[in-house]
Amino acid sequence: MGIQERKQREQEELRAKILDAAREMFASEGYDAVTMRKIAEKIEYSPTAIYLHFRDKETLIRELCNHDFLELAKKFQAMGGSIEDPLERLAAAGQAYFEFGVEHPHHYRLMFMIKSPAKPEDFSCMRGNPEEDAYAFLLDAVNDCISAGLFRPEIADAELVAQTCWAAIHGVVSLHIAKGDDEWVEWRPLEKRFSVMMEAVVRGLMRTPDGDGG
Amino acid sequence: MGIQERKQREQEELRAKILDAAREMFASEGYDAVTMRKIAEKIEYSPTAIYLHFRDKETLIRELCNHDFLELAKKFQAMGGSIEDPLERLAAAGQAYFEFGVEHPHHYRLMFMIKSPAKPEDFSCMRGNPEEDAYAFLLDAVNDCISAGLFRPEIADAELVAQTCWAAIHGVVSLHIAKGDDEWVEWRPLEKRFSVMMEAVVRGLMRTPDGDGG
DNA sequence: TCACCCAACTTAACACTGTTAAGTTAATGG
DNA sequence: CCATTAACTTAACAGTGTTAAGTTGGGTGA
Repeated sequence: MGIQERKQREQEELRAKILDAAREMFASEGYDAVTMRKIAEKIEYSPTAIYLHFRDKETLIRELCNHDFLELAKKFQAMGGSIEDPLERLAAAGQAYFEFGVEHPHHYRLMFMIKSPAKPEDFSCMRGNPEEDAYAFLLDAVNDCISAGLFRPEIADAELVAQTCWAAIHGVVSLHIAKGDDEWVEWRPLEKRFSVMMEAVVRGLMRTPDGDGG
Repeated sequence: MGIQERKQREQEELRAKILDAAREMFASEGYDAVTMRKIAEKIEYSPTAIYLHFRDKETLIRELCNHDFLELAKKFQAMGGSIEDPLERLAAAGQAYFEFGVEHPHHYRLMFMIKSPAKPEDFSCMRGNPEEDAYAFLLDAVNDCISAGLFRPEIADAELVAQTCWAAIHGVVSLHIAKGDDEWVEWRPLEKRFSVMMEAVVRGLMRTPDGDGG
């Protein structure tokens, strides 16, 4: 049955070729700049050939980005996975998230700035597992902060806190992506906006102001 | 010259009709759902008639939203314009911004979640005037907070603080709009997410934790 | 070996989109 | 009353994502 295998291998190669072509265009120019016909031209197939491997454009691009959800989780793990101190781990997650967004604005846009019909079951990675789910990583860190008594007593709902931390950094990143070169505002350096946000939110949640001078 | 006047009046009426038709569709279904042909059908003109009043679709929809930038500034003024206490005024601005975003998600999306080529000179309202420029309103409140010595001494750059406050609330609003019904996350109530964010950021900026128990 | 078959792929088209060049029409000023 | 012209329409272009129908070439059973 070597023929079957070869055929399947060829299929997967073409599939990968499509994804590669799409990824390159998408990463540098965004969703609208990727057209089925341009992908087809690039891989030297007809546009319809793509539909033999992907249901539609949405699905194709979404697969690129689902892959990146896992990448994000890996980045969290790499930058903060081995940090014991929960607050430092939380900060590392924030830094990882920030860097990811700044480095991959188009992916970030599709992942976090656009309403998508994707359901959890569309994703391959394990939900709730901090090594594959960035949100779970964040939730873990927050939970550990609460358990360690670092936050004020009224700050006890880990989901709520995680969603707030996420929103804070997302605010900086998404505002940068959407309005970063808007001349209406005299933007301060992006890194400063990030660090001030990070500091303010953490300080706002903490039981005692840390006097060690950050 | 009564005829000239009548003609101009008729032009403006049609222009208004176009905007009204577009507004209704846009507010309820968003940018893509508004097509030139649908507008045309609604107002019982040909699609090309629209181009006699607007350069292109982008310009048309943009005009709707520019109008809303002024509305936002008015809302800031209405909800916080007469508040003396700068911190309360800042909180009122946050509340106004939050409500605006939740009530007009499509407008919000175009105003703050999409990269637009619009330049400051495209806008009719006065930049820097708190009564017409919501960002100026925010900046004013932050400046007054700093002058009143409410913030920690290292928190002295009003622009930086304003951009951080903006990003914080924008994070809550935009995450709600983009991922509000994403089942991956067990979302806490939107109002709670907003109030926790507001409290955390303000507390994080302030010199002394307010002990009056919010 | 050879006809058949079927899977992979292409061609051509559909139904949309925003936009524009060219043509029509009706009201106005002379 | 006629020529002009501004306002508007028709028809088309160049795109888009998507699909029904047709081609073709390699694998397979006889």
